[in-house]
Amino acid sequence: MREIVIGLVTRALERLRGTGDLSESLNETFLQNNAGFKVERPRERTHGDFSTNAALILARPAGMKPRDLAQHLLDAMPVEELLGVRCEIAGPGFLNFHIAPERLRALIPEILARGRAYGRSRRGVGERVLVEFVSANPTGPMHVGHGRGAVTGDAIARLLEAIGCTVEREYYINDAGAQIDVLGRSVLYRYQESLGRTVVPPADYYPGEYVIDIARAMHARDGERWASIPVDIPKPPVEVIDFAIDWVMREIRTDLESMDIHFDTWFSERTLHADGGIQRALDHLAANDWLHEGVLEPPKGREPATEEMDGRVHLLFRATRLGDDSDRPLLKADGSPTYFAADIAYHYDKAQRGYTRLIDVWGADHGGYVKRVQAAIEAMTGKKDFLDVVLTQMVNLTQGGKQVRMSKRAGTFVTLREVLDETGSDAVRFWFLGRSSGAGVDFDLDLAKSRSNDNPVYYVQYAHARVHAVQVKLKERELEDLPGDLELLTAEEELNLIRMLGQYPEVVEGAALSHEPHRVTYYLSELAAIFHGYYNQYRILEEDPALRGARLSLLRATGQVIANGLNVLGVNAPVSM
RNA sequence: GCGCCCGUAGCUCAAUGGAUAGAGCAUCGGCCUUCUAAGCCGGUGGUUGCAGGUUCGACCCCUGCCGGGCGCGCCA
Repeated sequence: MREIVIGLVTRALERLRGTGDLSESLNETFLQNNAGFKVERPRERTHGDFSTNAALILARPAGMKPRDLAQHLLDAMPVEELLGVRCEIAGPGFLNFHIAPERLRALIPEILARGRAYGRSRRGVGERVLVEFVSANPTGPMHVGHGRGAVTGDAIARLLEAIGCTVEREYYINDAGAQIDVLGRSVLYRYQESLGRTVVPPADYYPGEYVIDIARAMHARDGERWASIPVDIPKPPVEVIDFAIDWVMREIRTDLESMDIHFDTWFSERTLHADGGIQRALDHLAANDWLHEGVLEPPKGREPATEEMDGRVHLLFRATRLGDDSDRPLLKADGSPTYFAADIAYHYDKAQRGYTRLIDVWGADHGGYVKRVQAAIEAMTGKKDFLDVVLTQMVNLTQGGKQVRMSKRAGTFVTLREVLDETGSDAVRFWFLGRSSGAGVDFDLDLAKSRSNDNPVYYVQYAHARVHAVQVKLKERELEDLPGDLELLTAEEELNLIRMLGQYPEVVEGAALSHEPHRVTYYLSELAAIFHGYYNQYRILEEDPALRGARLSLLRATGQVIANGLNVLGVNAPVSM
């Protein structure tokens, strides 16, 4: 719908240009930034369905007063295409467009004809996007924070698919590094403990219950094979480590699948170490003078800069050239690559796979890491803004109004699994997507599992269920299901509902392009509210078949849009509740 | 000290540089013999943290403060 208006304004501008009514400077402006005008949805209903600021933007270069230019534009609009569109000058020089009821009503058959494809577009055709998300370390079960990253990444992927992008979902498994050895020692410790021994725990180990489960399972497989190796061994046996990683990853995969999240690729960090990927990436950087050796300044202002600031010489990446705060070390003291070095190699690998765009979804606690990775990608590819990093803020769990503390150490660790069992995937998804990713989420366990008015998930799902309940009723009463006469949809509530349905494609496109799924959540809540209001005031199953048919069509179109919107968020659209 | 995110109604949050800043919750008051009340209607509630700047126009962009969160070499 918006395209219609954009077309009108563009056509009018072109005509004005052609007739030479406007100064040269306007022509230049027009050519330079494609006029730069916007067509937007005014907040105020009386300002029409669409509004453009073209006359305001172009008044100065045209050497005219905004309202005068607006009048010129209005006069230059192609009358034949104005059918069903009323255009007027308002305020300081806005052009407001009012879509006539008959043109609004035409949306209903369009939505019904397009069905599940309504709201999808081809805007992103040709784009190949890789969305990397979750990537929770394979050292323990996922917690709710991972859950937020999971639904955010998946929703972004679904949105991009909806606008025609080719999308792949990828999970980066951090199966290398010191933490993995800690996991191995933790399992060995619990394993030997389960053999009835008194074992001194290793200096650092994961305290969670799940480690005991892994140990038991390993005992079932291996018997007493690992009974006598020291639990504080620096490098635990690879068989132990692999067993533990597989166990944890299986749990993670199960949790993700229960939220209907599926990855195309599970990328192992280890492979980068094993097949020389890290070395290749570093060589590539070195060849373009992005590496140097140097001593790092200790960070300023941190409390007593002490001990291990040894001032040794590091191999460094020149991140400061691209806006980072300091150059970043690539090798640890023992000569092994840092996590960052592996991540450089990982993103180098991604960059070479032919994507047009990379998206990473990270927890906000990794925010300080964004600049250096973006710098590395720019250094390797020459492309700025090739990677967009979406940071998701913390999730606060509350129950009975009190905060549920999450702490690995204290053992009050609430896993994603527990929350999913309590509330279900739909509640988790809708709730986590109900805020912009930059805002924290308070997840109220009681509310999320309640079947009450206050639960936003049910509010939208109920609207969808209502649509189907009416159709069930239609059959029960054995009423004729005729097309009806859409001309009878004249009530302001009906036209407003149609207007709302018409906005859906724009919402999807905006959410997809900005990587902001919460826009869809808000839209759906608003659509549901308008629908509930309409439903409460008007009867669908009227005696008059013409009116009944028309309202049924509107009802079905509404149900279709709600279903499509929920689907793009990965939330079910139940037909009864 | 530096970097990133944030500061909007009592609370939790929306608002692509546009016109009179919106929802939900809370609170107060109404609506079920009707297609599901898991719903609807109405009231109360704002100097968008502060001060400047950019422009026809700023919650949004820029600068400086104030307040909160996250992070800050050889953890991942």
